Amino acid sequence: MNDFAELVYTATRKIPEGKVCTYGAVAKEIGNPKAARAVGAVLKKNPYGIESGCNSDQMVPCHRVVNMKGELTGFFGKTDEAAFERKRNLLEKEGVDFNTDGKVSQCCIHRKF
DNA sequence: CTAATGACCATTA
DNA sequence: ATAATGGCCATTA
Repeated sequence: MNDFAELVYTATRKIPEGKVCTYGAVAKEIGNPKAARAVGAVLKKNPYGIESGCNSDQMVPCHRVVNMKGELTGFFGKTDEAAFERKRNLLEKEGVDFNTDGKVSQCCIHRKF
């Protein structure tokens, strides 16, 4: 575990339920506005996934992080349809609004912390 | 150590 | 409006 990853996890944990956030916003929050890509790399390897225990303090809601288009890009290192579906279900359950094209409604994207 | 990769983003065509 | 290009950063090979 390095400092950068720790920052990413900390920032991601701040995302409120029923909202989502972009990789870029997280990057900006941790002080590296250009590191959106690196943020994705960290979350991809996220050891504190929601499937590892939703009640844990160190849990990181990486499913609440999407790209700027509102797409779900990936879930637990998987980019297949099944993963997207699972992720989408989770978000809907938390109250996130989805468009007909399967993307997150822009209104639900939390850009500021 | 260097080179390639990716759950991104902003800028052009 | 969509499609392609370049840059960015940390991780991984």
